[in-house]
Amino acid sequence: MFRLNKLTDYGIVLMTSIAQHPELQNARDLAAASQVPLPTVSKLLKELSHSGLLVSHRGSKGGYSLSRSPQQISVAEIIGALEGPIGFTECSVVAGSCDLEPSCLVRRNSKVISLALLGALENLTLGDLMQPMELAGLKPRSNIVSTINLISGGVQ
Amino acid sequence: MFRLNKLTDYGIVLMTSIAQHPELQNARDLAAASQVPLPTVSKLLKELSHSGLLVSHRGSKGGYSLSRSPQQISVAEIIGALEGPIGFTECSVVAGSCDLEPSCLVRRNSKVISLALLGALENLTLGDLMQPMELAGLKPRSNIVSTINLISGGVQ
DNA sequence: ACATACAGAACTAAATTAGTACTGTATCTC
DNA sequence: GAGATACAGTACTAATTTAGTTCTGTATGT
Repeated sequence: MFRLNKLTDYGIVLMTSIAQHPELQNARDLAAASQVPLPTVSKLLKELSHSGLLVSHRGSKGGYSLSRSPQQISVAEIIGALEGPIGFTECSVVAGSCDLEPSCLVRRNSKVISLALLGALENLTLGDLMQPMELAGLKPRSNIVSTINLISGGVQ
Repeated sequence: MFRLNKLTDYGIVLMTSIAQHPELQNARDLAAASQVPLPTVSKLLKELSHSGLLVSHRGSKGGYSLSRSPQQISVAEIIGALEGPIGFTECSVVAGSCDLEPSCLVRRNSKVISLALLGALENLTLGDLMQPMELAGLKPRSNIVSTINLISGGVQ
């Protein structure tokens, strides 16, 4: 299934939960609120903190808070922090990961799709996730595809 | 890493390869052309055939061909055939897969993002992959996000 | 001083992915 | 119609990744 890891999903839930409370929150409370096991929450918060998305405070009354406003933290950053680079295929992210790179006809296009996907997730922020979203009517060839043109006959 | 499985990637390469040759192609030739091991190619072609994207022909001079024109086969279908449903998170695809569904604040939005992602990949076809694509300048809040509006204050 | 809470590292178990092997059946060629 | 070719189907194994745990250490507020 083409989807995020469970842990990354938890991470997004945790980040949203932190964003919704102005005060510092510790791992135990976040675990209770999210229903995710404490050791797992702890591990995720450490990783998010290590990536600079959260600021940690030790000691009693310690906890975590966002390093920036929710509007300035993209979903792409959260994903990047917890499961590494975003891409459509491995070869479009990790150079040299595939033996047939030179001859592969699809690789160049995979890279284009990856960039479109990344761009979309960079424009989606934690601030967006905090409010209910809705899907506008999908026009044919909209979305990712709208940002991709065919070189031959494309609109440029 | 948020990306397709290797096998799905191979599958897309194989489908593109088949699309580029009008005549029937057998598993052995496709394996040679793609550099993917024959047993793996064989398995993938079976799955794609089973999902109705390829038509198979037995016997000597047999092989596989596309069941429809490349313009009528979406990348979403290929992914769906090889790794199941497309989604952003598991809970937005498989109902009841998460214990905290009722209380989760993010789930509804995950579903919206999933639909946007799915819509984008449904509009991207094998025909597109056969030609070199290029990325148009990414405008702020374009792509997936452009199809999502915030209920409060959204453009509707 | 002491309890609290994060930091870091190492480890285990479960699940998924990737790849293989083998038997069966349809079909074309000669 | 005999035989080679090539797909169909199933079951299996190995490798990798993901998920979750445990333990020791260190900073900080009361």
